Amino acid sequence: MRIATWNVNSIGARLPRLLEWLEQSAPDALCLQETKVPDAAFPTAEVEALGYQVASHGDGRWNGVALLSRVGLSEVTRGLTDEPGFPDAESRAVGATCGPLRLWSVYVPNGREPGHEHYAYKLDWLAALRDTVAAELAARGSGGAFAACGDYNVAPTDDDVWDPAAFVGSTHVTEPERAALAALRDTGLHDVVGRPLKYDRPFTYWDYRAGMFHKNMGMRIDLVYASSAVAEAVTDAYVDRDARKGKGPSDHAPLVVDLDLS
DNA sequence: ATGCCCTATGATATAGGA
Repeated sequence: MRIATWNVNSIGARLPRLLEWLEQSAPDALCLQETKVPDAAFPTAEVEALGYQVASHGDGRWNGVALLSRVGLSEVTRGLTDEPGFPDAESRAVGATCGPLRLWSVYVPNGREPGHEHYAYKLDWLAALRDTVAAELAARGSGGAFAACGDYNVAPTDDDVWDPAAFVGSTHVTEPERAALAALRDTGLHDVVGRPLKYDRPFTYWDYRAGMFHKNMGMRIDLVYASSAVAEAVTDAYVDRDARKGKGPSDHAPLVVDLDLS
């Protein structure tokens, strides 16, 4: 089974690239973030034409997540348990059962800057994610196949940014954000790190500006957090940096994970 | 070459991204 996660930075702007990528990479299930489209306007027909079912959770011009699956899609859950808002709840998490796997697509708030209200919101949101994941894992038992994939907007270690000195005082690298990720892992999840395909580190995001991609000045912020059963079933994982090239790319690349789930 | 910011919106500026 092949799963993937990709922040597409607008499914409307990215639809040609998304459809091309689905045909080439053929994931069984795909987690999308920043779809930036209300559910009613999601390009469901185009995706269904390629054999995928869709669970979208979007409400306007910002945020928006979705799950695509060609191995079944049921028990859809939109939003976290007791999800905090800014000030109202946003469209940042959707879960569903896709074949043998319970899968969530998550888009963690940016935080804007340490000390900002949005930063506190980010930490609150990560705590709600931890609680929701803990309940999902408890409901399925210790051997359950579960993964929470998405744009976490946190680089887990200094090795996950191109230059730690460039991030001093910024979000994405602070101790509280990293502690929130660690607390999430402590529920029983493992960080499935992809092969970078080129260079030494598997960055998943490069700013559009100043040729950052071409200089490999990136960050690893798109993560697959997998239960033990899923982590042990990984046969390959890679960052598809080819999807960051060419005309009209997202600023994020997909992270692809192959699993041998019995 | 991968090639030097992008997206959506009551839009001719603005907010948000990370």
